[in-house]
Amino acid sequence: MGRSATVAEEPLDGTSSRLLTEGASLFRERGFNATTTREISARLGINKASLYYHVPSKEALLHDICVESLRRTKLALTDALAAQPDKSQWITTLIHAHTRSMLTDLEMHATMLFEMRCLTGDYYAAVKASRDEYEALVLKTVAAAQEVGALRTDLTAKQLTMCVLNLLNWTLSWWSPDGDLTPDQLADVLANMYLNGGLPR
Amino acid sequence: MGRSATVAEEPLDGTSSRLLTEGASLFRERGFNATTTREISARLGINKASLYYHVPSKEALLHDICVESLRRTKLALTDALAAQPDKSQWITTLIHAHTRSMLTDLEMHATMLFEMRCLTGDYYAAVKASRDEYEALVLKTVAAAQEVGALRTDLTAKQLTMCVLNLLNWTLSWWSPDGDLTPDQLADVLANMYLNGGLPR
DNA sequence: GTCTATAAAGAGATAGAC
DNA sequence: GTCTATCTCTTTATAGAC
Repeated sequence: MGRSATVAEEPLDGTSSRLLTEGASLFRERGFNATTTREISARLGINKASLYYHVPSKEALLHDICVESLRRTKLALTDALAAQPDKSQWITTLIHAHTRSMLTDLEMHATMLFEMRCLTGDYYAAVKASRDEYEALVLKTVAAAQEVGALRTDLTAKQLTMCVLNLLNWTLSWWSPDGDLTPDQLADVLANMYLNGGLPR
Repeated sequence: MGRSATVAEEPLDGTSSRLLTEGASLFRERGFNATTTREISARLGINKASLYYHVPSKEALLHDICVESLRRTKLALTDALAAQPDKSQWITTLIHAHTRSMLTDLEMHATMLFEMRCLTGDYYAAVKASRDEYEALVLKTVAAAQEVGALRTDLTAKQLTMCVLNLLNWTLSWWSPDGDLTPDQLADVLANMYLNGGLPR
């Protein structure tokens, strides 16, 4: 398996940057609507009013987290595919890249998946469009694997994409770094089951 | 495939009963914390204060919805398994029963899956325990299928359970009755992929 | 079983000093 | 870039009449 560089970015030490990671942590833990601006500012060790120097509203913060989550997810996938010229390996590459990225920046990605629906208007539209782009990228990858004979063709690319996203995304609802599966071990199981299925050989 | 009776219950016409379904509808649409008691009472066509004759708090309502969701889900699975003596068919039976139940009472089950974490204290503990019971039932079913040689044994029952729940549960985040897959068509695709995998024959 | 009226608390956000 | 102080709005829930 190509160990493409995990997209773990700059340390995020400035207050504005910490706002993204601490906000994501709270939004994941308590939910966007249940998280108060008081809690966020307490985490950062600043006054509640000081938040509004860095971000115009709580909703804008959620938007920024979702945008960053999707930027990293897309980058992780495109980098991994670019490093893997053998398209017959693309599904395995996809499953590992997606899983590793999701579990590396767990709070940010879980916030995107589970809280993006709290966004409204243009904030929602922008995130939805970015997420649709990512899912189109997955669909393209699946179709490419079908074309080189690495995936069955009696199901549509859309159905195969639906199955792989189902299999991958629910993981964020229960996975914990304290559990018994590392991201790569988990990705191995998921890729194995997705490709080979559960029937005995 | 055994068409076990879908667990669609009494019409729920009393105000107390409508509270469960209308509450679930709103909690799914807007999220528990973003839904106000005003919106709930408006849906029922009664005064905001009248809610508290039927239920002691908004949180108690969420609890009741989750409990009912899990009661129906368990019943759907145990009924379906009881009607299928051939254990080699139990995984297909499980996937169909789970999918059909989830998509029949979509709003109630989606509320349980995505909003139960908003519960606190004893309310949370009770729902968590019930959900753990259901997942233990799925694990037992998977293990039984392994024992009769209907599922591979180079992965653990726990891993196989994790995969099937991943595959099934995320569906509630995107499925709509207006889409192009009926519950049974979707279950066919999911069962096919779970058992056979994505590799070409 | 539903209503009017209201209490009591907590929310997001802003003004303006430093 | 952070603070104190505060505004304004909305929230869940209750009291008590009918």
